[in-house]
Amino acid sequence: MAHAQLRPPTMADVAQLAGVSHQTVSRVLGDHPNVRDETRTKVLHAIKELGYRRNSSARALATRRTRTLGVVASNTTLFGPASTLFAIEEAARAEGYLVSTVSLRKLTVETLSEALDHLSEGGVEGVIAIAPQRSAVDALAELSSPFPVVVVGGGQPEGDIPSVSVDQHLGARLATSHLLAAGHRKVWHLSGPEDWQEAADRVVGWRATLEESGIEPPTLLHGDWSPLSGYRAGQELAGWVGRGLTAVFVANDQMALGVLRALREAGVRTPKDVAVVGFDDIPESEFFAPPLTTVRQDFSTVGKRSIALLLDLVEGRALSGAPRIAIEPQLVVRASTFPYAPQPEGVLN
Amino acid sequence: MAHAQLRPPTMADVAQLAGVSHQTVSRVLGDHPNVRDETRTKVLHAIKELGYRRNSSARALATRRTRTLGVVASNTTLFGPASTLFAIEEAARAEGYLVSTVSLRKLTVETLSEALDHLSEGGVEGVIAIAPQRSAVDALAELSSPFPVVVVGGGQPEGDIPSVSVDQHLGARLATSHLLAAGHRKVWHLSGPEDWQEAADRVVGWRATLEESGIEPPTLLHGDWSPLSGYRAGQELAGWVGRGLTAVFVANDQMALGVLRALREAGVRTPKDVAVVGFDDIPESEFFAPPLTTVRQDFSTVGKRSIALLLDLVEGRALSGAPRIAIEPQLVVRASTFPYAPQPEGVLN
DNA sequence: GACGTCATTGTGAGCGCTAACAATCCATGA
DNA sequence: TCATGGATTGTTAGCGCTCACAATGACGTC
Repeated sequence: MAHAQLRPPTMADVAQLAGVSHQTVSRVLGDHPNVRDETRTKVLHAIKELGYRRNSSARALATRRTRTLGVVASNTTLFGPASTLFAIEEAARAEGYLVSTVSLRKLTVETLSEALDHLSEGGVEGVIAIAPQRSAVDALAELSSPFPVVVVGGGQPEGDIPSVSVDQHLGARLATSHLLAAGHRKVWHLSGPEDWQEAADRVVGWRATLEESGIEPPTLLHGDWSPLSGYRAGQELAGWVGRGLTAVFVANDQMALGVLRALREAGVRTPKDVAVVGFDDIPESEFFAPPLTTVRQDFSTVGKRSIALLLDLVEGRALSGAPRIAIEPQLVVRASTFPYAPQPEGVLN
Repeated sequence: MAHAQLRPPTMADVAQLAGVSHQTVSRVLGDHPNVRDETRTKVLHAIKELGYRRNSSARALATRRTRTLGVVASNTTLFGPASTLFAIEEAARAEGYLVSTVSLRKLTVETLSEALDHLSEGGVEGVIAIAPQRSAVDALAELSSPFPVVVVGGGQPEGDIPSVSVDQHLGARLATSHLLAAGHRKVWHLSGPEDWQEAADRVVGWRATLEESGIEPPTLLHGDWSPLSGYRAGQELAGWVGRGLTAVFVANDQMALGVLRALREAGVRTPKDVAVVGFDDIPESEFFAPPLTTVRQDFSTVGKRSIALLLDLVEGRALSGAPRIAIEPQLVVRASTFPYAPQPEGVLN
């Protein structure tokens, strides 16, 4: 039974009640060997009796370890960042670390710098920055911090920042060659914002795949990831149907949703008239009209690998150079690229 | 220019370099009055020179304040929880607090208890639990913790836990009476999991609205929030078309997406044959086929209010009883309930 | 029976900061 | 001129914990 007290009990209180020294209490809590069972039991009893909890600040001060990691992210309501965040926290917790998050509306040098400051004030031992914009990665490179920083989701960045990301180039290849293999002569591309490294990498992969097949890449369209921007681009794309447009690779699923709607409203049938491929595999994609062929990014692996990498850095394990970890994406084929509609099955994550 | 050192510089180092006592350094950092400008300048110079950063653990130990709050959540990749989380972090940061998050796959007494322990080890001063399941709220009620806990998103819970949530009852009323006002004789309801307080509250609101109009509520269907479960329920609902079913109120947008698809596949037209209303207003709803009429929950306000409430508790401000804060939802009318399709406009958040 | 060895427990000194109080300086007015 | 008091700065004592080392006790060996 916990006793109500003004001051929470300290290790010394426990020690006194158990009739041992505070150091012995510390040993019991730290699972040290060389503590007699009888003593351990006495101490544990006293701990329970007082409702004692170790003071984390004192512990951190003495050990110089806070066991806290930081994450800086933006667009955390989007599926990708949210999934990554989730995996990061889960992996960190499994290693006994706490994760403090700063969610930014915009990633600029100023906001990033403030975020790192804020996390630093909180005593984090390392930070993962979910920074898909190239500008953010650049900003990070010039900001020096007293702890290690790992960049996630910034495609394959230049510079020497340790990073973890999905191989966007490969993803774009999968999407594009899938359409080519289905018999399309040309593949249009609706890209994300130019500043996003992922968007740029997907453009490169798309273009390379076409050129390797001796196909001249058609005009590139840009959106801002939102369904609305996809809708607008879709209206434009609809105008080219009948003039060679039969296949579109859209840089994310949300924009693909907008494209599908625009095409439908223009009387263009998917996939009969125009095939559409998305990117991300958000849980909804399977239920679009028609269900969307897309490229799945394994955000969970991204999260786990980035924590593993950050902990290598934090705990000072030897690493060769600035590690770059690339995760392979996967093509998921659904009805938006074939003229038949498979039934959905299985449970969504 | 920061000097590389083995040990990060301490306040004493700064004091020595500036030729003052460490206490004066502390005063400068703490923005105390009664420090001569000249002294302040000297100290600030020394701080910059050494690249000094205050040690948060030592500070926390001395002040007995960690300025860290915790959040326990589940389903953080869903729009609702993710939005709430974002608003919480932003509001907390504005007040100078750091936020540590624990994302759970399932909210049970065990996982919740472990999460609170983990956060407690991290020294949080208070916790917000995003706990939409009734069982989670109950678990929270029986778990005693050494810090204040605020529940978010659990509908209007019983018991005396401080809580913040959207008025689900009102939301369900808005949806249901909108359909009745449009001339429907009866309104079906696809609910969420029975264990979710929000789902239960929506059922109550739906049923009350019908009964007040002297309408006998039809059979209630249950899903699990996923598009897939909506799809399956939609197949069942399609079977009742022609037997009185003309309007469905679906408890979230994702399931509504599945319903729309099932209806479409069954040759049922929306909204001509069957009108559909969702709940949440996720960014994609506007681009469903057809665009979805839904009930918008202001998660941002939920986040802000919950931080304000938690800080009242943490900082010991007087509060009457166990505060219950209810936020009003809003109906957003789109094409799924009217036989015409307005163009999308404006920028999505 | 003295001694070395191992297991177990205790002691003392910080970790780097803030709070409370003490000391100093300087201008003011009697 | 000297007391008076506000502004400024310094001194000391913790905050609650872990680390390094010292002390104790039990046991077996020669």
